Amino acid sequence: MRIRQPRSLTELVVDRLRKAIVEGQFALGENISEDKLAEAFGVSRTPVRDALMQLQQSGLVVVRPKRGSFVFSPTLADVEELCEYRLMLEMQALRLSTARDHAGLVTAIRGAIAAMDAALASGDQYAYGHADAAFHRAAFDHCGNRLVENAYNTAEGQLAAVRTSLSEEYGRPGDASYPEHLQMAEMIAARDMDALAAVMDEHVWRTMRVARKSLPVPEGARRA
Amino acid sequence: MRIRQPRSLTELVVDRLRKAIVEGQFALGENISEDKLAEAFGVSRTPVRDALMQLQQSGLVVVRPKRGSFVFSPTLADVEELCEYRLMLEMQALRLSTARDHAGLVTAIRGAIAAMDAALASGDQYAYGHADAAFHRAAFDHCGNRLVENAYNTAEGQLAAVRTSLSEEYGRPGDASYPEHLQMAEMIAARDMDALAAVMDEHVWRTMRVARKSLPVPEGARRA
DNA sequence: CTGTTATATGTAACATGTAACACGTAACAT
DNA sequence: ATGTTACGTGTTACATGTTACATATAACAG
Repeated sequence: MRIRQPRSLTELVVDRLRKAIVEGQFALGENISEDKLAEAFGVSRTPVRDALMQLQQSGLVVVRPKRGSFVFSPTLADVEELCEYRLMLEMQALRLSTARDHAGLVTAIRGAIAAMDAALASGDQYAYGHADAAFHRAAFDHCGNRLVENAYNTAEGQLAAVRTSLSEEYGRPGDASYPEHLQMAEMIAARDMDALAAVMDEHVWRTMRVARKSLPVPEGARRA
Repeated sequence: MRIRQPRSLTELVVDRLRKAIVEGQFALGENISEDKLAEAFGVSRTPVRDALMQLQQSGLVVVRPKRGSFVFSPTLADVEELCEYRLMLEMQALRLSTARDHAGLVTAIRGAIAAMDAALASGDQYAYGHADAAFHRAAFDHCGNRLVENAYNTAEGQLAAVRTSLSEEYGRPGDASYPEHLQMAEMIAARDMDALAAVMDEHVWRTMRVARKSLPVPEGARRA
């Protein structure tokens, strides 16, 4: 019988801050000083500072020495690199999980598709997003490489934040999304990696095409 | 005319600690407490603590709450994942840099080969290692994706530490290393990615075969 | 009006004190 | 002998005070 191990304040702050950024409760580039966050969360500056450092390493926060801490604010080029990176990670995860746990992968993928069906049927956009995330996480859950998995976790955080920020202007759920996921699911089941690569490429870069029209593009806010 | 911006204590401690770990001045799994490091470096515990957190995120240090901070101590399975990860990153970097800056890549590669020649001629093992690192870094320097580059930096740190730790038992420079680099250089120049993939695979997994014989394998020290 | 310097303010960097926890060991009961 | 408890030690987690830097603004000189 295991007793609940309370998580450290730092971890709690990290989780809460990440959630806040990903969900768009802070604007991209917004100033978030240690002091204010510490007061807002009712903790001292130390765990907040630790959390900001962690989030900086996962790319969600930029700390400019003596000047302040800010929510990250990627340029268009940054988002491009992010998509490229994510595509590499996901294709690798798909290759690995197909080779190592194809059955588990396919089961998880099918579950995600079913959740998408349900979400579409009930028109629940939030649930659809959740299912979408589960679809893509499936490969990483079964790839057997924690480094690849961790790398995706950080990339996903940034992408999700960008997506949230964009969808506040474009409230679109995306019409091509569902059929593409169906296609991908079939190709995964059939182990057809080449065809899958083509669809994944298209799928991942959709984010870019939306961003291209919406991001303050040229320089954005300055980085570290 | 730019004035030199002094680096923060935290950064200095990070650099020095990373160097110490990579160069094997600490044993894998060794206990390195904040207090002792702070005293040794002549700074307060704060920058040391910050540095340890950063190094934990890059995988070189494991902090076990209330129990202590330790140099990482990968199991055989961890090293396997690391090699797999590194192979993915380097192939991607090679693909990207070949597509985007083939000339720059080839120049850098040739420079590294030349440095290897010189090192072999003078029997300077340290210089050879340096040239080897430069060879592999070339692709990342020219790939145009900072995420891929950063990911390699962290992976390289861990690999270098493992290599150092192993070479203390096996003082081998590796006989197959040089001809393989020559092969890779030619294939890169010829943009023959398929052949390159095969040689890279062989090249990267050599580390594993050495590790397999030497690492305390089954469980190693426990991780976080 | 213009450019320079002084000053005030916000911020993270750093130092240090305190508390809580993990764990080994010895005292003790049985 | 054995299991349990109490306690000492080492360690990080967290709080808070202090310092140094970056920046905006105001005062000032020309």
